[in-house]
Amino acid sequence: MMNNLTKTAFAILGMLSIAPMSGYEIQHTMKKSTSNFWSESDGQLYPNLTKLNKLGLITAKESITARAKKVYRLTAKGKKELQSWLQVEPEKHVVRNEMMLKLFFGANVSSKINAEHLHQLQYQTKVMLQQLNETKTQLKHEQKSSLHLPYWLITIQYGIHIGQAKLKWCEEALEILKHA
Amino acid sequence: MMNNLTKTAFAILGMLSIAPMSGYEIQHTMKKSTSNFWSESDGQLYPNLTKLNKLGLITAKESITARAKKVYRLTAKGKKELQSWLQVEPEKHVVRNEMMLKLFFGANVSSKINAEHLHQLQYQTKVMLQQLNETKTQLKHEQKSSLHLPYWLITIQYGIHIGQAKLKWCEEALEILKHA
DNA sequence: TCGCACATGTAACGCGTTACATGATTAC
DNA sequence: GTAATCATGTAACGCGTTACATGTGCGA
Repeated sequence: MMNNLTKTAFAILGMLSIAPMSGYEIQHTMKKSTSNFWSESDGQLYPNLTKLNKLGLITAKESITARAKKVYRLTAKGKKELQSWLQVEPEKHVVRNEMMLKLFFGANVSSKINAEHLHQLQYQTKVMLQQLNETKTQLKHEQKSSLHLPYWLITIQYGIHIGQAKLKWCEEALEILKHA
Repeated sequence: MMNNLTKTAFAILGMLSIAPMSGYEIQHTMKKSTSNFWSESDGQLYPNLTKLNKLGLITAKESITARAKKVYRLTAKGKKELQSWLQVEPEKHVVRNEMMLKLFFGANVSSKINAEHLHQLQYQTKVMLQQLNETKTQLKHEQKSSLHLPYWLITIQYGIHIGQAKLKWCEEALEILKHA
């Protein structure tokens, strides 16, 4: 297996395991589906598509539709590569959470400022939860018979659980700040 | 205010707002306290200490103890810089969670493989929760009268809430996998 | 006709990690 | 004496983002 593939490359292989897509469509699909835990920038995406094509893990086909676009498709070799990556235990990702860092040093400023940050997060989280619930309902209808459904639901549930935990924590933190 | 400071620089200023420390001590303190949401590598830390010193945000003092070390101290200017940064609403950090990405593409491999990843996370999370609870008890004793205590407890509670949510989610996900 | 969505790419830059490099002190 | 901890730094590299660059087709 190839060891020099980046995570971006595997993300692409994964997306193409769902359906053949153009670069633009991969971006769009990721934004709709994985943006809560994974995203790619154009600057990473397009060079990687070229690279994967050269390596024979995907094939490119110019579509003859109205707009010129290259539709990429996973090859058997590409699928194998993806599968072998999926078996490897995920690396524990190092998180850098600026919000937490600022709160950790919070004693240097007024509790009001810290509370404002928390309120912001509270709001953002509520919006995210709403979106996740909508997506969930939608998925259950549109992907009723898809093999992917259980896995996609699992990732959505993750977002929901984490979101709910954040909301609970925000309330608790605001309470602590009142007496700080 | 200086706009060219990296997050590493602010993390350093923050640590020095707690107490004067050497580079090594900053690393050590971070590992013990913020590693769940923030960490720095040597390659970032030492050059930034030099830079912050030149900018007059911190001062360096060679200690005359047994081991030669440079003890850095926050200047008034440095404290101001830190405070102004703390006021800025934290950027929403873009997360790249490899575990979630692998699960999202989980249909490409057996449910057994996906379950193994989940079990791993379950275990890691339990260990983390245990450590957090220990730290919490310890903190409450050792920092009883510290101004930092409420803020440090808030960040610990975050880890605990998130950890518990992960555990709940793991169980749910494993249940979904049984029927996948 | 004007703006948005579609569509693909490159270049420069910055951040962060890893590995390298070195050496003193302390505890066993 | 030897391993772990204390202690500080540099260099190379890779990844990822942002900005740049360009152009088409469709709908209001």
